[in-house]
Amino acid sequence: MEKKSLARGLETRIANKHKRRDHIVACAGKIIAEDGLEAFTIARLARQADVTIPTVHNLLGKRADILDALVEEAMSEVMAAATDFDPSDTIAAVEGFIDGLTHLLATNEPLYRAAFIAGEWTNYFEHRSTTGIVAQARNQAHLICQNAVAQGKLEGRIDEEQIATKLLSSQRLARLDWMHGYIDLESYRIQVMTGMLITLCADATPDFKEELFTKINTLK
Amino acid sequence: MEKKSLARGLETRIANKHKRRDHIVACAGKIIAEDGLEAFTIARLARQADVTIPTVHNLLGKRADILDALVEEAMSEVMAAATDFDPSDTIAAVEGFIDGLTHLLATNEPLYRAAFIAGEWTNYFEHRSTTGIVAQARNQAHLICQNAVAQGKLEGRIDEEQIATKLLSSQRLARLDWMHGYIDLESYRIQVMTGMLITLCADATPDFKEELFTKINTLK
DNA sequence: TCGCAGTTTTTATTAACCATCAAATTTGTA
DNA sequence: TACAAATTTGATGGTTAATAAAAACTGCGA
Repeated sequence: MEKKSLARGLETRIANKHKRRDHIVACAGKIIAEDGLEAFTIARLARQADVTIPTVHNLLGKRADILDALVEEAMSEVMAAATDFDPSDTIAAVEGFIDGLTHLLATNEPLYRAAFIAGEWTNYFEHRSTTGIVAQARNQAHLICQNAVAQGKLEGRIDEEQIATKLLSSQRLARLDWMHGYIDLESYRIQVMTGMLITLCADATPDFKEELFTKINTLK
Repeated sequence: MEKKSLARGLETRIANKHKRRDHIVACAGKIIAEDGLEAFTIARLARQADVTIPTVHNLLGKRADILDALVEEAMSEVMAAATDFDPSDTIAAVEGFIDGLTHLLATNEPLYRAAFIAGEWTNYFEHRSTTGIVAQARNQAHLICQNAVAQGKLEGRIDEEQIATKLLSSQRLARLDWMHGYIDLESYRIQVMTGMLITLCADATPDFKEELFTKINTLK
């Protein structure tokens, strides 16, 4: 009954179309990962994917649309990996967040670097929307802060909102450095960790502060 | 004696050449400030400056060279404005730094925005060299930290190097947000200030911490 | 297996871009 | 004014993104 009114063969065609589309997006990631965004031209993409230029446009649209597709795909994985932690133990949460993230990035570092580069180019991370990866990350940071305050780890003298923002900032800036190739993945991890822990120090109660210092010193 | 061997009229010609060159660079800033880096094409620049395309290339070289010139010029002013403060009074130094900077930016906000955009594009801020604006800024941050430690304002439990780096980071990230147009100049000022003061909190002695909190609360 | 409707690919083409060169023009000076 | 040298420019070449219309192919029903 569900197929009756579909044009003949449409269903199969759509499935095939998606397969070809995904293949082209994968090729796009490969090119950017290998030779940078400058090298990513439609002609080269077509060559790599073994189709012609109009086919690329037909399946994926404009150049910017192709980058969007690449970013969207990678970021859905990133979002999943970076939200897999328990926010109740503050220090463990910070560590879990960054470990989950770097573990994913390590599975295909060039590809993810490419996706982040493309994302910066398309302004993917700067949307001030209430949805998307940025908002998601902000919620995560909030959650960690709220738990810390509730457990008496933070004194609450600094606006909890500001702490959360600064937690994110540590991540954001280190990510840019990694993306640009100035630091490797391990340095990225350490930079994010120390940045976040130092931020927490600013409002930590004495006991928690000791805990933070201890942790920071293991990261040198 | 100094003119004898110069070709006839060379001196005047060189001066004129510089004038025309500067005019074209100014036009480049105008275009980017108004319509973004995408809109900055050689053809449009030539039209705006009322010359032809080969003239632009003749006076300034390639597209990237033009951006370099724009960045170089703006950043020498930025550097001068952002180093005009007394590092001995920590809080006043932070305020003096950001006030000097934002005051300059306010004199021609679109132009400086354009220059920063171009600078990001040419990787001007990411050179890991020991000269240039980044190194200069790092020295400034160090100086402030060293003075604070010497005056017993910081406890010294966190590596002074790391504090300095995080002071810079606050500035860097807020600047990106301003550059992208997500926050205005006043928000930029506040964001940098609070970011830096919170960073100092992490390692502040109790008395100094009170001072910092007082200052932070005036910035809401 | 075959024919066909509709999808997909492609050849051909347009328009925009950066960049360069040799020829023509302009400039500042004596 | 006339000159030598610097400067500007018209013409051109080599990329690139993107599209339209024609050709080729695909998957299904008979």
